[in-house]
Amino acid sequence: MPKKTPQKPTESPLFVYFNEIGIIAQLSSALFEQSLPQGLNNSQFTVLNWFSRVDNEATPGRLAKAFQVTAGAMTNTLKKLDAKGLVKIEPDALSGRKKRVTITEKGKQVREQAIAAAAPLFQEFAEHFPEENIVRQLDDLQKVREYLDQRRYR
Amino acid sequence: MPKKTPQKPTESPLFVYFNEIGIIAQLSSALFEQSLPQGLNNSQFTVLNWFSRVDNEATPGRLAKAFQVTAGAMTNTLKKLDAKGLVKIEPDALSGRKKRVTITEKGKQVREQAIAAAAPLFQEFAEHFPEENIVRQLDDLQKVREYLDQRRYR
DNA sequence: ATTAAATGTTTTAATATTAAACTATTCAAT
DNA sequence: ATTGAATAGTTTAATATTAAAACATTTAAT
Repeated sequence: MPKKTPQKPTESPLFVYFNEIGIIAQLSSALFEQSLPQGLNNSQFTVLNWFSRVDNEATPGRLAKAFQVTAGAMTNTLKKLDAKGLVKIEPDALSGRKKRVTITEKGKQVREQAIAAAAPLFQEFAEHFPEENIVRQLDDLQKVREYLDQRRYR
Repeated sequence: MPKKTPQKPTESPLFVYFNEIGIIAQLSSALFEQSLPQGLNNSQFTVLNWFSRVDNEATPGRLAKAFQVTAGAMTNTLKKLDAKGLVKIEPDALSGRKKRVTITEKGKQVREQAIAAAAPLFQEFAEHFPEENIVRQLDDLQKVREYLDQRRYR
């Protein structure tokens, strides 16, 4: 009688799908983080990057919501950025509860550096995966992201 | 003169692509983790699940490699699973360095429970994203994952 | 047989994150 | 005007993870 091999029940495609996404997220963010300058980690970089994409000032709470982390986590991230002189944190003139966070000139420069440092990675990746392919995938992924994001507030 | 609005330079599609993937990974794993029984976290579940997909025994080191975490992290995860009676950790009969990890009957049951508990989530998701769509995306994602995984060992 | 290098695991110290407690301020209802 | 609830942010304690050190065992070279 043949030796019994471990069962490998066919996984649901959805299960595999989210699994693949999780692995890609892990590998790509590790890769990106390695290339960051100034001992920046991913969280810190995304905050710097936010200022160039979305708005030139923010409260800590707005940033916490934007990145879906706890307020405490954002306090910590902003402290680190502040210590490196990459953001400025001031009391809000209009409300004693709030604070006003802005990116410094140095912060802008470091963000540019970070993007420049990652360029070779993207370059290399782009050679294997043509832009039109990525853009097509992006379309599907955005739909999934939007759905999950909505669902979250039910 | 109109007020200057913040610059929003067009991001490279690749940058946006990996960003979307990161967000989906975060949202979906948070969702899945919430539904896990027995105070299991994602790392613990994936180890249990590994035993039903890949092999019925393993060394800690093999598991650490499989999930691309440090050996120390795996020591920690296995301790937690052991404390819950979901895996068994024994000395390896053939080598004094290695250990032999197996899933217990209870571990198998808890894995089944976990999958059952997540079924409604997948069900709901499947209503919005038909399987053929997911399978098509999966194909692309697997190529990307394989590329990144390979690249890692250069 | 001895010993240096490699391997497998655990431990330690540091960091990032979360949930919950806490403080301070503002808002809303009376 | 007072006060109870909501909001904004920080702090604290716990957990998961990493990098590095430590330890034990095995392998390889001589």
